[in-house]
Amino acid sequence: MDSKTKNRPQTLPDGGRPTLKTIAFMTGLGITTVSRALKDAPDIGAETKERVRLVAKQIGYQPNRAGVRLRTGKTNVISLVLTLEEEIMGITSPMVVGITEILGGTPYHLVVTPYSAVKDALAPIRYILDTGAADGVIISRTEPHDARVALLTERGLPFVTHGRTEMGIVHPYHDFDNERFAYEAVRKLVARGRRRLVLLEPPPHLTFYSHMRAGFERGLRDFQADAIGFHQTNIDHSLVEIRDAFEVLMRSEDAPDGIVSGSGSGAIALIAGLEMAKKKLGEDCDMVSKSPSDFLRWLRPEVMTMYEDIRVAGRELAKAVIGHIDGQPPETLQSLSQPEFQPPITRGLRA
Amino acid sequence: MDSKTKNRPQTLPDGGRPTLKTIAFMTGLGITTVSRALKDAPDIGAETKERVRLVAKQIGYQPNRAGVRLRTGKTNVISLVLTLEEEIMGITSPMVVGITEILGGTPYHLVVTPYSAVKDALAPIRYILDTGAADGVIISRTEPHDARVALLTERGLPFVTHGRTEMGIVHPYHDFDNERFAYEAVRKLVARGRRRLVLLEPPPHLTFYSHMRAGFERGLRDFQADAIGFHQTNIDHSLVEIRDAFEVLMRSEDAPDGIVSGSGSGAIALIAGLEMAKKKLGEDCDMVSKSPSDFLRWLRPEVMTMYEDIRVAGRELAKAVIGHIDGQPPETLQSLSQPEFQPPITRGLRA
DNA sequence: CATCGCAACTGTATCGTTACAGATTTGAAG
DNA sequence: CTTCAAATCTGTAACGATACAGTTGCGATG
Repeated sequence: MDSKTKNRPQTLPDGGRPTLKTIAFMTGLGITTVSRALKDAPDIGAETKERVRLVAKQIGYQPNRAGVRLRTGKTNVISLVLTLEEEIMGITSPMVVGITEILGGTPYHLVVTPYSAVKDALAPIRYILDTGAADGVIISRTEPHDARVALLTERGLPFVTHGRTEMGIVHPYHDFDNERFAYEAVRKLVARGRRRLVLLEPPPHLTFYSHMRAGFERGLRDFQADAIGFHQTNIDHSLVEIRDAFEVLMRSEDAPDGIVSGSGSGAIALIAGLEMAKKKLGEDCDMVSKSPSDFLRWLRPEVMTMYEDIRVAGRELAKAVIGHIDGQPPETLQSLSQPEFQPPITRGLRA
Repeated sequence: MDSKTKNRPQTLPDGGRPTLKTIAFMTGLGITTVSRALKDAPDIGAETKERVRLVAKQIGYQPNRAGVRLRTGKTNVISLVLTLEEEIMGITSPMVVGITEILGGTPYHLVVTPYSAVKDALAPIRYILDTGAADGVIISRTEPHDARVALLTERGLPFVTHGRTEMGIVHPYHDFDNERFAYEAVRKLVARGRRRLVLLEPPPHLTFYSHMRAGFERGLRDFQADAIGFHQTNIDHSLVEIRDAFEVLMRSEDAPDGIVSGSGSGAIALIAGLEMAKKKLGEDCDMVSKSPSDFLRWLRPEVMTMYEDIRVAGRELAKAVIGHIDGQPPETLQSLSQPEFQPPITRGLRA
C-alpha cells in the first residue's frame, strides 16, 4: 500500500454515529486534516475546509464529547452547585431556566451538583477540582470570606458567584442590589407614614446580610425612622418559626408598623404572624418584600414588592462563567441588578 | 527488559490525578490487573484485590469519566428533559432536588436538557440518542400517544416518564393520581353543599387531562353534582387569561359554587377572578386545589389543598430510571402517588 | 515425566480526538 | 539544475479505561 495513503480509513466506524474517520473516508483525506479543517486551522487549504465542512454538515457530524474531553481535558460542562436546603421557595427553577437559555447556544451542558450539610459547601467544589468535572462553576449564597471562592481562584478554575464577597479577590459575579432594595423599602414605608420598622434579614454569615442591613440603616437615617429589633430571626428559619416570632413581636409594646422582608416566602410567614396577632396588613402595618415570583402580588396586593428576576440572574451568571472561561477579565463580568417596585396586577378585563 | 514486566508503568501520570497507571505503579501490577481487581473480576486473587482496593482508596482514585465513556459508551449521566415554558410555577426546583438526592449515592450526574417550542419536544430526545449523551432520560408532560416514548423504546434507551401514556408500551413511570384527586375534590365540595362545580383542567393533549376529567365526572355522578363548563381555559394559559375568563364565568347566570383547580398557580388566578366578580371564597364558593407548594395554605387557608410532592416524585423518577438502566422489568418501576388533603397550618405558638 | 487444567496475571488494540513532528508538492530564487 | 521556503497535508502517539486473547506457574493426572 502506498505509504501516502496508509492511514486512510478503509472502513467506516461501527456505530451509526459519524466520526472524523467517517468524514476522512468520505472526503479521501486523513483524519488529522479533517480535524484541523473543522477548527479552521491556518495550514489547511480553503477549498479543503469548505469540502470538509460541507460533508460534516451533511452527515450531521458532532464531535464525540468523551474523545475531546479525554484528549484535551475540556469537558464542555458548567456545574451549578446548589444546597439541597436552600430550595424551600424554589429559586432553582427560574435559575436553571435562565442558565440553560444561554447554554443552549453553546456546546456547554448544565450539570447540577448538590451538597447537603452547610459545612460541606466545599465538598462539591473539591470534587469538581479533583475530577476535572467541569470547565466552570456557578455558586450561590456567598459569604464575605468565602472558602469556595478562595479555592477556585487558587486552583484557577473559572467560576461566577451569585452574590459578592469581600476578600480582595476580583471575580465574576451577579448580584441583586440588596442595599438599595432595603433603602428604597424604607423610603416607601416612611412615605406611607410608617416609622417603626422591622427587617427580616438574611442569616448573618452571608454577604448580602450586611448589604441589606446597610441599606436599611442608611434609610432609617435618611428618612428618620426607627428600627425594631428582630435579630433572633432570619430568612433561613422555617416559616413556622418566623411566624411565631413575629406574632410575639406584633403583640408586644414594641410592635412595628412597617416591615421590610428580605424574602418572598418569609413574607408569607410574617403575614400569618401579623394576622395571628389580630393586626391587619395595610392598616396596622405596611410591608415591602423582595419577591422572586408573582404569588404575593396576586394574593396579597397590599404588599409592595420588588421583583428579583432569578431567570435573568441565571442568564447573567451563565454569560459570566463562559466569559471567564474564554479569558475575559473578571472585572468586566460583574453585574448588579437594580430593584424596582412592581406595578400592581392589572385589574381590568382583557388586560 | 523482562517481557513479563514490559508493560509495567515506569512513570506516574503527569497530572496530579491518580489513574489506573498510578495504582499499577504503586502495587507493581499491570494496568489490566488493577482495572479488573477494582471491578471484582473472578480471575484476580483475593489478596491482590484487597491490596489494590486499599491503595486505590488511599490515593483517592476515581475513574476518569471520559476514559470510561469513550471505551464503554457508559456516560453515567441522567438527562432531565424540560420545557422552558412549563417553568412558570417552579415545579423544577423540588424535582431537581429529589432527583439529585437519589443520584448522590450513585455515580450518575444530572444534566438538564431544555427545549423551547412545544413542537420541538422530540429534538432533545434525538440529540441524546444521536450523541449518546445519557444512559437514561426523565421526561414529563406525557401525552397518550407520546412520540418521545415511542422513540426511546424503539431505540432502547432507558427512560422514565412523569405521567402515564396509553400506547400499549409498558414503561417506567411515576404519576400523581389525578383521577382520584378530582374525585376526592368533588366529594369534598359536595360534602360542603356545593353542587355546581367547575374544573380548571390540564390542556387536552396531555394524558392527565383525561385522568382528571374522568375523576371529576365520576365524582359528579357518584355524588350528584353538576358540571359548569370552563373548557376554553386550562392550566397552561396565563394567569391573566384564567383570571379574566373566570371573572366572566362568575358574573354569569351560570356561576359555579365549587371549584376544582388542577394547578396551584391556576388557583391564584381563579381566586383573583372570583374576587373581581365580587364573590367571596369560602362563602359564595369553595375551592379544592392541587398544590405543589405551601403558599396557598399559608395565604388562603380557605382553599382545601391536596399536596403533590414533587420532591418525592423526583426521587421516584430517579430510582426508576436507574432501575431501568440496571435491567429491572419496567412493570416493577411504575408508581402512583396518592393525593391526600393537607391539614391546615398549625395556628398555635411553638407549633 | 509429559500433559492438562486452572488460577492469576498481562500485553495489545481500541474508543474519538488532538498535539506534534514530519512528509510532499509547488514554485521561486540562485 | 539545484536549493529553499511556503503551503498543504499526514502518521504517530497519547489521553484513561476496558475487551479480548494470551502467558505463566503449578499441582494433578495418566
